[in-house]
Amino acid sequence: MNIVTPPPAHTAAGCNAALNAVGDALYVIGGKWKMRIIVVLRDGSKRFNDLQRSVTGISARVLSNELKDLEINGFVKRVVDANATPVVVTYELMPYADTLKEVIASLHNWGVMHRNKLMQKITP
Amino acid sequence: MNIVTPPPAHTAAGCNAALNAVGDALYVIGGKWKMRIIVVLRDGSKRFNDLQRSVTGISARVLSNELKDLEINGFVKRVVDANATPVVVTYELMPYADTLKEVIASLHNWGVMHRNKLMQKITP
DNA sequence: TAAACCACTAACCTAAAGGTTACTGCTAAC
DNA sequence: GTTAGCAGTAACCTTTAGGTTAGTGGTTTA
Repeated sequence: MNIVTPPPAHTAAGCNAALNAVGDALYVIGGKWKMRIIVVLRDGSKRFNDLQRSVTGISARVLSNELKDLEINGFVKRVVDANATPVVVTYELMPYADTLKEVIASLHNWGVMHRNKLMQKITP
Repeated sequence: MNIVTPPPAHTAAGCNAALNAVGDALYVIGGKWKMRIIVVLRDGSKRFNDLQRSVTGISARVLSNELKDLEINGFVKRVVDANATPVVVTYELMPYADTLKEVIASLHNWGVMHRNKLMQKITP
């Protein structure tokens, strides 16, 4: 059984559905920052400005946008403590973010392998 | 052992290297079309205009650019048959494209799962 | 009392990705 | 002899992602 083609054979429709799934994944976790944010949050919940310091190079505007996206997709929860003054906002990972484990792993493995290949070419 | 953190512990430097690997992967196979082209070519070599028909929605300009990228990264070979008139150009997958199998598989699996989750939310 | 921290947001700008239209010089089919 | 296919390329335009700067109203710290 081919992974990208649902059994028994791959029709145009089936292939397209498979490709859309890949596209969905790429859409949700793609971009420059999402993965970095998720990985940082695996360390533990963080407040906004903490996050901005941990995810080196990100601006407040972009961080804010990315967090909203991640929240919509169920990876991150925005927790507000209204008792504190001023309000304390914390961002924490949802269990759903764990479902990305395999994706991150395979991307990471492939990235390392590819980088080594390129290094070999430059310094054989 | 955590996947994104090389053993023994995750230092800032180690974490960053791991993230860069993920970034590399995302950079090389990301974007709207690369995956689609690779998947289509798994079916067998194709000529330029065949490809454009198979990868529905892509323009000649973009297809041309993407094929160049894919060639540079060793996924695709451009084969020219100069004997034929006019010249026949064929694009075929290189073995290196097979190294993406796991990445494609995990992205696909996750994409399907995520899509089902969203469907459940809309029609419970 | 001044300075810095908090969690953001608004307004603006740049660069890159991708899309559209039109065109090439050549050949084979109608 | 006209039309359609081939493998693209050039010039141009739009959209999107992301970056920059500045500022909000409150609070703790020096």
